[in-house]
Amino acid sequence: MLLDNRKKEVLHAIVDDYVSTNEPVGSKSLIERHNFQVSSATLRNDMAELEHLGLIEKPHTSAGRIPSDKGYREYVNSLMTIEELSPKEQLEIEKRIDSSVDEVTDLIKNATHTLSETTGFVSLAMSPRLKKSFLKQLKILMIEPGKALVVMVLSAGVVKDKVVRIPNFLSDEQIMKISGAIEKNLTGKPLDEITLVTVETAGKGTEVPEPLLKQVLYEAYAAIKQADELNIYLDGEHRILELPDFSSLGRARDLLGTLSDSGMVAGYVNEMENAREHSADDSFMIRIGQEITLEGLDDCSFITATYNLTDSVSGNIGVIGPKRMLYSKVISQIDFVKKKLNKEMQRFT
Amino acid sequence: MLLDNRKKEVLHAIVDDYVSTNEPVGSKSLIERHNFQVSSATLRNDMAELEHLGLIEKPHTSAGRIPSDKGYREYVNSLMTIEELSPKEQLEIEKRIDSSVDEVTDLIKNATHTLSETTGFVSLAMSPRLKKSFLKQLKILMIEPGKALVVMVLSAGVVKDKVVRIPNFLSDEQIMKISGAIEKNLTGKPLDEITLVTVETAGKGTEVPEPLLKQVLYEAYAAIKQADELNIYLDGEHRILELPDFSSLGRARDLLGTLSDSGMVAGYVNEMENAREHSADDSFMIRIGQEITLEGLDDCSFITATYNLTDSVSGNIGVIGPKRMLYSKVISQIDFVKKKLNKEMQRFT
DNA sequence: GATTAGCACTCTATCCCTTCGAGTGCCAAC
DNA sequence: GTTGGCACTCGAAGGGATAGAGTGCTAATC
Repeated sequence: MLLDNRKKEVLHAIVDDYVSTNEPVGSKSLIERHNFQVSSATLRNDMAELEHLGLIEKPHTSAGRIPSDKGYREYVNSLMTIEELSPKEQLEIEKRIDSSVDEVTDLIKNATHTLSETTGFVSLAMSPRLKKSFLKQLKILMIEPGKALVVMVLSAGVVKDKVVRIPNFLSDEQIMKISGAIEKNLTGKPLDEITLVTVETAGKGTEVPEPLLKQVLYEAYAAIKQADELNIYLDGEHRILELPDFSSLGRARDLLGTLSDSGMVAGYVNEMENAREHSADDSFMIRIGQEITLEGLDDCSFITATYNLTDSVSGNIGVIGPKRMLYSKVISQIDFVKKKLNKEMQRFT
Repeated sequence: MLLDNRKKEVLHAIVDDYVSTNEPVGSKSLIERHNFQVSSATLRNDMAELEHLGLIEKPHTSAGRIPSDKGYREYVNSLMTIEELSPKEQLEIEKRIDSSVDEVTDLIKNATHTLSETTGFVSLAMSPRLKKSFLKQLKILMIEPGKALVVMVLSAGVVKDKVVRIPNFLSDEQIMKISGAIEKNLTGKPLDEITLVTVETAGKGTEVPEPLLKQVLYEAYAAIKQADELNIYLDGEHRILELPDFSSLGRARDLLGTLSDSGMVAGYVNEMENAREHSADDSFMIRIGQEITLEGLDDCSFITATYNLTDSVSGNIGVIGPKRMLYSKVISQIDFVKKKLNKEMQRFT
């Protein structure tokens, strides 16, 4: 974007003022609040130019200007400077992310909740993408005739299990044989390389009658596939109603309606994540306003960072807030939570 | 409540009309809509009387009447007649509560979601109160040095587990010994009779050095206690914004804010449940308006029913909606969902 | 060519006023 | 106990009028 320095400053100032006041910014108040060494008429010319470039817009003829999606984008890409959190803010976050939990899932929920409280927006996290982690243990425990529990320990330090139905007639011993065979042959394999065929092959050689064996193997396969399913954790949805940006009820309703379909949101995060992998920029994903293809999020920005459970196993954590947000602050809050999360996760791997 | 027949009819009509129109009901429109064989002036006298009794009230001097909390209460207790759901509605619910799930938890979430979709309100369910169910199996699986998984099978057909930390030096064999001892001594005991002391006693006699043994026993105890912790499932919170009763944003915000603290809501349901156990009425709990002690629910009614996983293990399922609701319909919807849930649960026990 | 002062114009938000209508309470009559 | 009649009340809706913040444009100035 070809902008001379003053125009950059003007855009910067407009974004800052609009974010903090929630009122369209006029040329006069811009002069009052900032140390521009020119007159308001000059700024008006600059603003007309910025509007022509599509960076700012007028709600109506005689109002001040507000940043457009493109304006926020320019601000985020080129103008803003990330500010570090104060030690006090850092401490607050560290304190809230309770490190005494026993399971990764709880840690993630914890971080998500903290992020919502810290930013005042809706926060969300995706569970780790486990498809690159590999099986370390797999046990099938007989619960009662016809019912068993498949317990899997994954390389990322995660334990998953699933109750499955098995044929009634199977003995404890037979189950242990099957379980042992699967474990022996599949240990060390990344989850995304395990298919029904792999599992069936692994189960061969156990002296269990064919149809019974096949059903157990299928259930084991289903359990493994379930283990790498993605979950999404949302938190602080109610905070939307605290934001003046969503005081119109209609907008709040649309947004909450969309968020209530967590599967859809998860799908969108995945899409974003895949798009990111191909480009080589840093680990933040930022979508502003209409850039977001989910319904009802036109007035939102969607910012996520990538956390890592291990080198190859990662997930996302971030916020959905109004596009009129303090980007520099929010980004560093997410970044700090992410770092803390990464640190705490080391305990599990 | 001493009311002559016509006054009962008037109150009934006011509730019906107000529920369906969301407008204060005047004496004239009451005449128009119902077949009262008296004049509007007579109804005005009756209404003045009902107001004097605190059953209806005026939003302001020259408006019609709306039912008060007490009025709704009288309506629910004595006036309304429960209507059965139509076969079509029943079928719709039966279809939605997917019976192919493998875990009780999923079944409950499923029913909760269905209830929210059916009623259009916020729905909620409590997990089964497992403290009366007893231990059928308990296994401690070594995951890696220092980490184990406690798997418990309960009499109600529920499987619970918890990752716990154990001393690094313990061998597989030692763990199995401890696990076996606990299982042998505690099988058949209701969860609420298991204390740290019981577990420690159960673990005696295993040839494992004292401090190590003690830590494992403590962790096993913690796992058992976690197994009978109550969970709450909320669904459809966003539907609140669809209701005209909460179009004022402030009210919606308060309500959603309260609901976001699911622990508090769970505590309240528990309180209600305990109060119910002492009185001997039927299985519905209905709280209207100010009867609800949770903040921000003054304009709501809270209705729950009790489902049963086994004779002694039960939980709650119900809705939170505006107190201006079609009670007879909503109650039969909850009732039907509850029955369907009970039926499906038999598969698990 | 960039900057500035000045000015006419535009649009919204707010306040005030009026009107309308539904509803009430009360009284006197039935 | 019931009814018709009537004065009264209050909120909702609509219609100016006004104030204020902001704009674009022009002509003068640096």
